[in-house]
Amino acid sequence: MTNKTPKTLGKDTLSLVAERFKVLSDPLRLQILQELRQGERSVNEIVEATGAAQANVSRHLQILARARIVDRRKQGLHVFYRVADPTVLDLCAVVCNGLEESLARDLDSVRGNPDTP
Amino acid sequence: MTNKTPKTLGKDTLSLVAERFKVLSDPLRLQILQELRQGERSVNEIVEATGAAQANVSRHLQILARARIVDRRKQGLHVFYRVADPTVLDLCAVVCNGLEESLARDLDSVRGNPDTP
DNA sequence: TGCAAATATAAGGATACGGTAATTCAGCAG
DNA sequence: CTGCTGAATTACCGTATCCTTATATTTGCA
Repeated sequence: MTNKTPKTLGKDTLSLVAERFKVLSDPLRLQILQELRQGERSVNEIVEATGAAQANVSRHLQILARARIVDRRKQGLHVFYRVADPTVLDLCAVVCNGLEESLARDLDSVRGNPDTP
Repeated sequence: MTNKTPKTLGKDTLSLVAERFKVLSDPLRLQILQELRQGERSVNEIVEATGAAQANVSRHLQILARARIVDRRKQGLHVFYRVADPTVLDLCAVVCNGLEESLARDLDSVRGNPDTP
């Protein structure tokens, strides 16, 4: 039932898409997501894993939560976060692969490989 | 040969990924890409299609070009741009579908559908 | 040569963003 | 109730981003 045909989007929709990309456009947020990809984590665990300041981690977690990309679960003193929207991991993977290919091309061209202009 | 196993990325790599997302995090740039999705376009055509100022369009095109997302071809007075990295279109499509589903869920929950909390 | 059109660049101001430090809030132990 | 720990919030600063206006550059043509 999902529409596969590429249609033209209105400016408001494009703004929503842009906003989603913007949430993913921060290295620390990506690092947090990468950590959460391995499973649920408390704020403290994320702080230790990333090496970032607690306030900073908390703020970025709020941003991710408001975007519905992560979910929170409170248990006693700790708050646990987990990935709520797995599609963002796919997005990162796609970008990563593209990056890898691009760098490989650059490397080839540096080496003087004529097949990759 | 491409590694399908999700590995842990370094901070520098995450910065590159974040940078790529940042390029896609602007509505006007997405609008431009959407226009270019239909084929090669001159700057003027893009200006008319988007309704944005010429200087603004030009600046955003530079940003997209520097990110290797679009390519330019000069012909006489005109400069034609085209999508150089089709994967960004996939990214947009993924976000779009996710957005659509999310909104559909919200709509259901507003309607009181108990299956979609 | 000189003008006009298409594109790019520069400078300016408003806004948003990210990081840090300090404060506050919530839950648990004594 | 008091004190302690984990987490969230606030205030502040420096920087980056975006848009607009104005100017520069390039190219085609009279």
